[in-house]
Amino acid sequence: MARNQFRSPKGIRDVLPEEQPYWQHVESVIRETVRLFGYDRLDLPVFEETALFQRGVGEGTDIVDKEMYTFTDRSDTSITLRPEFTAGTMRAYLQNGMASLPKPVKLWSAGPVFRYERPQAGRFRQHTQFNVEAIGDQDPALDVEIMSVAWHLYKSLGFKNLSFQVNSIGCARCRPGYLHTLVVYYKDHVKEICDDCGKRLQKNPLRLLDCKQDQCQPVIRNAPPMVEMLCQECSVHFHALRTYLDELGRPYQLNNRLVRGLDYYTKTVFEVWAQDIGAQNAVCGGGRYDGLAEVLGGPPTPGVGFASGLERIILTMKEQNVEIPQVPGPRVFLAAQTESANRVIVRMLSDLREAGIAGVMGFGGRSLKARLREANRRGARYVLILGESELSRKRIQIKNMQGGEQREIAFEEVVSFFKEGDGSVSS
RNA sequence: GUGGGUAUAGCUCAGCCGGUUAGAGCGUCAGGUUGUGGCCCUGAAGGCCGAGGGUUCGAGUCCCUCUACUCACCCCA
Repeated sequence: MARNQFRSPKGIRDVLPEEQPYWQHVESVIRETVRLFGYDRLDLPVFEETALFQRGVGEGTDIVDKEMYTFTDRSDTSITLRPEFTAGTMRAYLQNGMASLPKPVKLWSAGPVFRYERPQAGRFRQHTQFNVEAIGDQDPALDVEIMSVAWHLYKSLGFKNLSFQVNSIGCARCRPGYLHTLVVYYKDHVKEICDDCGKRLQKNPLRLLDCKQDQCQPVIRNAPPMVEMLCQECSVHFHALRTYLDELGRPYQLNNRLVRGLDYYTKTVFEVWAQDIGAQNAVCGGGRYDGLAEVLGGPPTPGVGFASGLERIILTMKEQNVEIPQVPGPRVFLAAQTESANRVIVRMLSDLREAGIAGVMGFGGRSLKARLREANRRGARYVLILGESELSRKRIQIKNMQGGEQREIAFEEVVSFFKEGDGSVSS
């Protein structure tokens, strides 16, 4: 291994050609899903003003406190590579006057997001998210639609053993009261909880509920659940949500330990869990964020959405042996055996491509045997072979690589052979 | 930021208690008679054994340091 060779930065990966069939398949299923549900594409910049995320995602969240890629540009503006899509989506909604569009405004985006974390299985510093947001309506049926987008995507991909986790974390009206109750409860159990939970109790009490330490489990189990302390509005909303889910026959688990890490969530929060992405299990997470627009300086505007990590989706597909369509090889491979034959081949290949037929040729003057080996490796359906004797007759051998049949056709027939569909090669 | 594991060919990995020219499979390239792939056979190319230091007559192998990768925690997609 060369010593001073460059490597990609830590936690940043290449998506190699052999991985591309997975990506293409996921992307095509995503496109079909958003089409069915009537979402419009929104492309957002890869970086934004730092303050957008500080305010939108929230000071005190791990993302803002320790995971952002932040730098100043040449005019000393603080810039941050996007760590998620929701804040940017809301910014674009407000900036572009989308409030004047019929509500809800339904948008989707996809692309890389960046978080400075220690990489591990299913976690990278650059990963790709598929993001869906519906802005401008509080109807719980819209929460359910958002969840259905995720549901449909994973079903279409053929996932098994999916589990929907649902909770409501209330709103600015009822959450403070709940947090108080939770803190009071925990005060009686400080000696039983882990060190991290000691800190959470001070800093971010909601997080107490998703601690994984064994010693904390009994305390969590007996903790007062948020859903029982929701205000009237949140309670009605959550009840309606569950009614819709039941109506649709969607299996879900009421998980009152599901709290999620971003400040902007209100009412509905949900995740979809798949199994075996290393220690990670969430392929998707989202919820409602009715307070976000105001935090960003806009008028009160409710919204609901989710993000799903494509790398985790693909890991799950591999884990579950999901079938994916294979990317076809070239339709034809051209093999010339002499310099003069090569000139004819180059011209013929150009004509084929003009006619929309995918073709490749062999380079570098190797033996015919090597050419056929290469054609086989590349998955070519047909090989055109041109040697001296064919050249003198202005004809060319055409070989079907599946059955091996071969015959000779005239130069002028080549393009039409492929244009008019397969035509049998066996004579 | 905190722990554990690993580092030998392009890839996946052998290499026993330290001992001579460092191995396999896959992949690549070439050949197995006249211009024909897949299977099979043969051969070749390809390694300062992650870096630096130490112990020793002798280190891929033992010790120390560093680095990278990896898994896990925190947290998240």
